[in-house]
Amino acid sequence: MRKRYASSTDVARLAGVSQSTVSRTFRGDSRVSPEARNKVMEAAQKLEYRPNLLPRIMLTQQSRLVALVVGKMHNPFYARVLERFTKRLQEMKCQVMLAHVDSDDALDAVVPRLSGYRVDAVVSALSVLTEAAADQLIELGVPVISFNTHMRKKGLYTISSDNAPAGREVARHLIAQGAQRLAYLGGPEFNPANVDRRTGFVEEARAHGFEPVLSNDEFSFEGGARQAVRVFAGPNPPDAAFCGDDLIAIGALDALWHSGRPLADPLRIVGFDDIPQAAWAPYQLSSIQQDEEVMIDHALRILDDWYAEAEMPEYLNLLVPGKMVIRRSSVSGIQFPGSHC
Amino acid sequence: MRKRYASSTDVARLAGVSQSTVSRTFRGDSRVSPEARNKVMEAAQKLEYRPNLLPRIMLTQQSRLVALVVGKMHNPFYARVLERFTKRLQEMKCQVMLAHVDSDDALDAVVPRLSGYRVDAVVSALSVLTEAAADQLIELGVPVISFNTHMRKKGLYTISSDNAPAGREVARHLIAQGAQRLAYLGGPEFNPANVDRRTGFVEEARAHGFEPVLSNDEFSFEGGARQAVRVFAGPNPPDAAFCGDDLIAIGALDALWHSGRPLADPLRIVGFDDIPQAAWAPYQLSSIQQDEEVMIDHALRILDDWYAEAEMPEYLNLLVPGKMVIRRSSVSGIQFPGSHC
DNA sequence: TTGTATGCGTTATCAT
DNA sequence: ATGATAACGCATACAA
Repeated sequence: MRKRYASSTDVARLAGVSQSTVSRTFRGDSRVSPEARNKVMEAAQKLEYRPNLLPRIMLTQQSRLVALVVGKMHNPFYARVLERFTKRLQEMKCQVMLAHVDSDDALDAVVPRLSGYRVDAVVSALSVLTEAAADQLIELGVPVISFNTHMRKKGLYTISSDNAPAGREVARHLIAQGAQRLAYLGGPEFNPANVDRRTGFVEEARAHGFEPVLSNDEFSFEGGARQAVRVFAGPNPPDAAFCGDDLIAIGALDALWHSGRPLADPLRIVGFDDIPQAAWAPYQLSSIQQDEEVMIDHALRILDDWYAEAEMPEYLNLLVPGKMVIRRSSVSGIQFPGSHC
Repeated sequence: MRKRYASSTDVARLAGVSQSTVSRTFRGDSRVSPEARNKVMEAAQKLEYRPNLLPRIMLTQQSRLVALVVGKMHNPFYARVLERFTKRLQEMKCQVMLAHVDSDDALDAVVPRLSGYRVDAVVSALSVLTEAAADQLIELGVPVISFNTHMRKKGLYTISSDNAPAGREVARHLIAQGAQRLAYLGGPEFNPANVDRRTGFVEEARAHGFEPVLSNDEFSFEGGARQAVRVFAGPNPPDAAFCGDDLIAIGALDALWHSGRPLADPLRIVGFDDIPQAAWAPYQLSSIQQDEEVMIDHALRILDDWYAEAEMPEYLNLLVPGKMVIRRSSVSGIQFPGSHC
């Protein structure tokens, strides 16, 4: 039942030439006469010949396959990165092999497969690519590019938003807007991006004589909702919050809204990532825009160098500055929906 | 600079056995003595041996590679489908090859690559997989599974939400809530899913003596915003709208909010997809929940059958019922944000 | 310019 | 249980 593909040998036979000539024709080798080329193309057309890339991979040690390892695509920020990255990789004639990983051992399970298909490189959008898994890949000579990680090790190239300065800028901004009691609603406590954002924010706040309330949970809507309940429960709640990402901010706002926080006490809030939803009317959420295009550019340049067999640096830790986008949420503060009128 | 992988021959040499034994060991063939197995595993460990899957693909005519062709991952609905699908495919030992396509010729460009890597099947989440591209794949014997398409042709398996009844249900619901003037804000005019949703809605509305205002644009936030401006501009605007998807609904609401629509005239609105954002507090958007799990189940069953070399039907057009999720937006209607108080 | 021959790293079929 | 050996479909060095 399974239909076989035509091979270059089949084409050669039908065209009355040798298999090498077919091969040369399809790789655009100059050393092939127009007549031969025509015969080959005609035969190929008839047989619906599609060159098999797998032997080429074995012979050239190059698959033009790049693995993208992602955790949570439901976060619009990652969805966008994935989309753009895939597009760019296709433009440079690479194919994307997608690997979804939600637990650490799932990652370990994925490594043998990726290396089995001989991917040229692995790009990870996980906050932490398990040490063990990364080590395995690197040991095999597969370069690993990781977003928002910190590790310095040979063969590992990291690209991150410059989180700490962004955190500081948010602190200054909120204080300038007249905030009195600051809070940080974060992601997982030891997540590298979270640590940097929090640290920058807290240090700058302290430099201005403030001591923020700290909290952490998942990077998600639900994580934000849970934190809001905890942080804003007391008698003298914060009047300004920096959130580890936009989903946390939005989740927190929704929770506050459901709990019926009075309008009299406006809340200033800033998120991170600048997902499309941050600009939606009810939120108008100020945020730090991560410059994904630049981050992707960096990653592609590393890949390019690798393909060009250029001398690769041992490791690389690139920082890309974020850009603060100021919207209503941090200026006039959050306006809660009309049912509270 | 490029490091070579160890081959089974290398392992065999180091272990002092034949290459066949190494191969048998790694495929879990029973006919291999414990001693041999130990020697092999030890040598493999030392050499960091990773079996190369490519030769196997060539010999078995099976890659366990499934291509996922997607258009707009920034739509949270597709992001979620992509995430779950990828996960499920990995569970059945398949790898996902991701292809992003935004224009029709981009799709044609992708076909040769996918067949070059010898993917076993192609799953398309595009509204329309270009006829030509689908034909090529099918002609090559590659089964094509497509979401929300209508075509009937050999080798094409379609899985869709049962859009028309959903549209009818929405019409009945809005009318029951007391709607007087109905509107449909849709996606691209000839998009199959859009056509079905609209048709069901309009037919049921007419059966009740209503004649909905019709409009179409992209399936997106911006598309919704643009339509809202057009549809609600006149003197006697609709008081109830069914939207082709949730992003359109949310975009429309945001546009109305920005335009300062008075609260006195509540608007009832229903979306489609039930993306997470539909449940967010300011929207509380009623929607039709597509049962992605069931849709994915269907797709996986088709793949399973194909892998089992079972007798495949010539074609298949599966319909999965949607489920209406009623929230505030269609009952008490939309409450616009507080700044209008 | 073209064809021949060899190899890539497996699996599968034989013998032994 | 184990080892030769022949494919798989292509790229490439070499010969013509």
